[in-house]
Amino acid sequence: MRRATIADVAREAGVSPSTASVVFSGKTPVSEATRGRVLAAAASLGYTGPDPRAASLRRGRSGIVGVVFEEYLGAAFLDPVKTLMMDGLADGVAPLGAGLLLLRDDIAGSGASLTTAPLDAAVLIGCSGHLRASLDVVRARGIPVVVVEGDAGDDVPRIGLDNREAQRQAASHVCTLGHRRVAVVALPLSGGWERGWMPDDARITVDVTRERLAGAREVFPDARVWAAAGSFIAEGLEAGRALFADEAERPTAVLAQSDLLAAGVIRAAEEAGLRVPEDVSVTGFDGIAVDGLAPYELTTLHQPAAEKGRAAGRAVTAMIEGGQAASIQFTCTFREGNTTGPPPGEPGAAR
Amino acid sequence: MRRATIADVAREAGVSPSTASVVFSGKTPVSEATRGRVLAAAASLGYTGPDPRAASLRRGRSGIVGVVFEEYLGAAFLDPVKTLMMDGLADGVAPLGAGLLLLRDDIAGSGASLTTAPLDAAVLIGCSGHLRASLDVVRARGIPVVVVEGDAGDDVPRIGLDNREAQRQAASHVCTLGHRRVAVVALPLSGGWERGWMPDDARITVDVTRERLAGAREVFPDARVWAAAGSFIAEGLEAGRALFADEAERPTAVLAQSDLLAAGVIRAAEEAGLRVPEDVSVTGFDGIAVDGLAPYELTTLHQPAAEKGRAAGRAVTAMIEGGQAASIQFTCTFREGNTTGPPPGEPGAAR
DNA sequence: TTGTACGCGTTATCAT
DNA sequence: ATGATAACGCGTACAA
Repeated sequence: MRRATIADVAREAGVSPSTASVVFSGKTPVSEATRGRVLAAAASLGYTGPDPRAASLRRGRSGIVGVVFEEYLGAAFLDPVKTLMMDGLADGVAPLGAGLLLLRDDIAGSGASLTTAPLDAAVLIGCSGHLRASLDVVRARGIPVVVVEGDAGDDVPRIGLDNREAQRQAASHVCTLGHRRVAVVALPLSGGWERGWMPDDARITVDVTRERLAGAREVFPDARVWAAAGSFIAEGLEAGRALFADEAERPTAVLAQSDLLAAGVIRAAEEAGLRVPEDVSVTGFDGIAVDGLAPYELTTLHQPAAEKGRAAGRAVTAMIEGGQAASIQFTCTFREGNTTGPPPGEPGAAR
Repeated sequence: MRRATIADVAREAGVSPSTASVVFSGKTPVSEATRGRVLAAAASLGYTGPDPRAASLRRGRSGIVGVVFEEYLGAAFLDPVKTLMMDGLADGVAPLGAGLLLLRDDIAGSGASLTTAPLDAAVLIGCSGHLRASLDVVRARGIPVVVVEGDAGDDVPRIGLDNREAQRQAASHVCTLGHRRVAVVALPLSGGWERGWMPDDARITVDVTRERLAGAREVFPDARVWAAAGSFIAEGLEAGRALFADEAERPTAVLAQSDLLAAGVIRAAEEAGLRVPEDVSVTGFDGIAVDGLAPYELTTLHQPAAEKGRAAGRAVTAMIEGGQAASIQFTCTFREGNTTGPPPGEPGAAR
């Protein structure tokens, strides 16, 4: 037995389909009498309102904004920065009344993906590797799109961060303290899960990683770089073990590209019997609160993650409503904690 | 100028619409030659594949699973338990290839809501207050639904947790230590944002809150209860201040219904000059890692949050594919930390 | 392998 | 305030 449609309801109520439609949409005034008849008919037929699929076909809007992550979806929830950004994004699209559809930038996605999901707009988180391809897909479909933390060309509004300049500040801070042997623990270089010493800057396809590294390189052109496979404490730990393994090459300062990585590096230092910051200084990036790191307070760069999300939400809202959205650049704030200090052997280094 | 449709492509390629459709869906073999012609035509017209809205109307599937939260959406991302659950849920629906649509159980939602979103299935987080109404909506629409942490009647598959028994365990632990004056800091009683001393258990509409309280009551029938307005450290702090304000009534142990609340209570204790656990014992619930709580390790109940999500995902997957899904009950694990001990004045209490 | 014909459930538009 | 009509863009059974 078929589900009742609005046509059935209309027939039952003795009105035209359009009238019945109007009763549900409320777009046009309807007399109390007919309204009552239609509602009664609906109730008696078990009709619960317009089918969203049909309505969205007709209207050309689905009320859904896609949020596209480069990585495994679960990972997005484990990263506090992404979490905060989503928080802001939910805020930002609220005026639209739209829902957020979590999508993965999956090349062979069998189900709801960028190509098959009914989106009114899309927000790409990052813009590298696959995401570049996703972007093409979305733009070909003519869907308004905003990119957070990535460069997608001039005609795509971009919510950015001064990654390079911010990381340069941290490096500069460390340099001023007197450090010369400095290592970088980088975020993933590409969409993959490779991990290890980075032989060559050129292989970086992830914008954030590249930008932050460039900032570090402005101060320490020859810093060794260990690439992590993700922004996790465990990855930082592994990186730290590698950094501290060889006593001769041991850095006196480590610039980690995320707070979670930094937390792991600190743990590795403890493991290796090194004190922070007396024996080794560590800086982070993001300015999130890292669990269980007390009594350390990371020297880090605080980024307005939630604000970024809100801005992205506002941008897509504007575009959906036919307007233009401008790119916005956010700025990090340097925050000195207690994880950086003069290098060992130079207690009186400049402050 | 209109966007090209599959009919335009077919005309351009000199084939019938159905043939063109088949080229994109791949449901039926097509000769290489026509296939090539169709693709070429599509390219020349800027056609990028079937419109998802139309396709989903026709197919009756959207590839979207709704996840309905009771609260402000942003809050969902700030709660580690929800976050972990989403993580598992993303996993659980992966075989379906479906996207997760974040929805808020909003009574007057203007946009994408339970009533207007094109869902193949829904997962309700909790089942109380509004959610009860949401459930009716969803079921009336005939959408498969699974409830996490809530009772929705026997015919709705439920992913549950032994909240009552688990909380009883914690209470029992505290009782065994010798505590008699015990207070409970509860999660919200209802969807609202009320906060304060709870006069009457009957007003609780949130299942989790009620169940956990019932478990505590099995051991301490007369415990005073402070209801928090949410699961946040700040709320726990406020609760703790209230609990410790009156010296005469001051509890020697506090059973908090979440780890975040417990963390706040501990802070309040420190504020009040009380030592944990020497002057006051505190237990949590959830078993998440709470930021900045070191050197404390909460005595708490660890719940398999991610597993719950995964199970929910598997359940909706089964239902969408026409099968049945059974309810599953998960179990918490008691974990003793260093935030509980004998009450003051009874150093030799039983262990 | 290809084409025909129809239905999916609404809603916008315009006339009454 | 109500109704008739025409899309909206596609999938699929069935016939050729």
